[in-house]
Amino acid sequence: MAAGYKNESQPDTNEKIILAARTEFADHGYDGARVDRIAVSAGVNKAMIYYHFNSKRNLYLAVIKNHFEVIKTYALKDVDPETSLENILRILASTFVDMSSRITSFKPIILRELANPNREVLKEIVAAFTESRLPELLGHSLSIEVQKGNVRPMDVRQMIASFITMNIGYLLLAPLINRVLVIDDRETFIQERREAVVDIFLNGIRTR
Amino acid sequence: MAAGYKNESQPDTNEKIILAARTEFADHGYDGARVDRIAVSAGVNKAMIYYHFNSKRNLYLAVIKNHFEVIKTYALKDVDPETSLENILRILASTFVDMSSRITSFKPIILRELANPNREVLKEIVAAFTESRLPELLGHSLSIEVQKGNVRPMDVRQMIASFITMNIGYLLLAPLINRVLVIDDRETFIQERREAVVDIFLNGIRTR
DNA sequence: TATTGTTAACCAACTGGTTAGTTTAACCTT
DNA sequence: AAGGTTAAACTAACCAGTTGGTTAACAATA
Repeated sequence: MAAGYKNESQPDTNEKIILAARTEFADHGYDGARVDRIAVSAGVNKAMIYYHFNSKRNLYLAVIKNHFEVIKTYALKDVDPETSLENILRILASTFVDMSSRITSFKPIILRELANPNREVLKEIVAAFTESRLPELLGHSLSIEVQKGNVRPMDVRQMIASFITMNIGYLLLAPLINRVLVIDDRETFIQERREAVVDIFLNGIRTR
Repeated sequence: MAAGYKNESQPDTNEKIILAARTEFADHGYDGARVDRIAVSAGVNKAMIYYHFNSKRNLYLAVIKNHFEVIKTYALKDVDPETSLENILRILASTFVDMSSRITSFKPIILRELANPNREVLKEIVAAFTESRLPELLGHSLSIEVQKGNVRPMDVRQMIASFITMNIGYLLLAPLINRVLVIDDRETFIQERREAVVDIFLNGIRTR
């Protein structure tokens, strides 16, 4: 009766646990998450969690590390650094939108982590950003355009902060904004958003 | 010996509890918050918390309700609806910045609430936004400028979403952005941000 | 003026359920 | 033989909520 023993090998206990833990932590937060529940939904004995991860905290960190590896898969590695600013912006906007729908269970984890920034985890997030070379790429392109006179002289960090928040900020605040602005067709709105943010931002910084 | 009974009326147990609870919930989240700890830091017996609020959940909701009343104090009620769009934007940007520094303990609570949107609480937040007449005022002003031909025709909701996220998004994501963009003097950056967001947004939507 | 009753505010100590983490003894596969 | 796995029982701490009472203030009664 007991579910097959045998190392039939794949689904890989380790991964099953991380997957179950991810949704548990996303749904309930660290303190609200229950190790027993993770064990059940992973179809694994609780002892296995401690065998593989030693502690709840450790499992939590493993979930986060694992997720960043996933994220790096969708990263913007192969953006031609010589491409136009407009192209970079378009790619970024699309990447944010695409990513957000693929990492739904990560969003709540990040939001909670932002609530009480924890050195360890924050470092990981910052590293992911840095490794993506997004700020570097964007900052570089913006500086050049300023020199060329195509973009008005202005603190480049303010520009980057604006573009990032227009994108990520919406993805995080969506449940709120969608209600306040009475947005019914969220899918359409988010798709149109890709063009809107590039449009507004680009015109916002361009020389008139 | 026992600390004076008598209704010597002020410090008001009720308020002391809410104040202590606010920081406890902000620091640890709902599940991480400890009623015992709230009692100690409020300098009150735990039973009093149940006497006054019945349950942890109830206390949590009381903290949120109380905070919205505080927020409405700083609200934008007296913005002249006939003032220019630029003025409205300036006022909004300033209000967001000012507010954020006064409601520090509310920020983490909101972030966590966004992580797992809860009907009851979300409704409260949306109501606060609506009551502030911010979206209405901004939407109205934008529509008029579009009609006048001063602002390019575009989904007004996309514009509002952009402006709100540039402002609130930054305040929420600050711990992250400040590190990614290596912003040392945060105070200066946030002050300069008030002008930057209005500048970028306004130019972004204006007819060329 | 004492006496009694009532009530809101308060408290120390307890209860009972929960939970992270452990242990044991066995089983399976390589 | 070893590493992965299971079910189940266990523990020690923890924690939301309760209990059974105390205290001060006030008002009605006598």
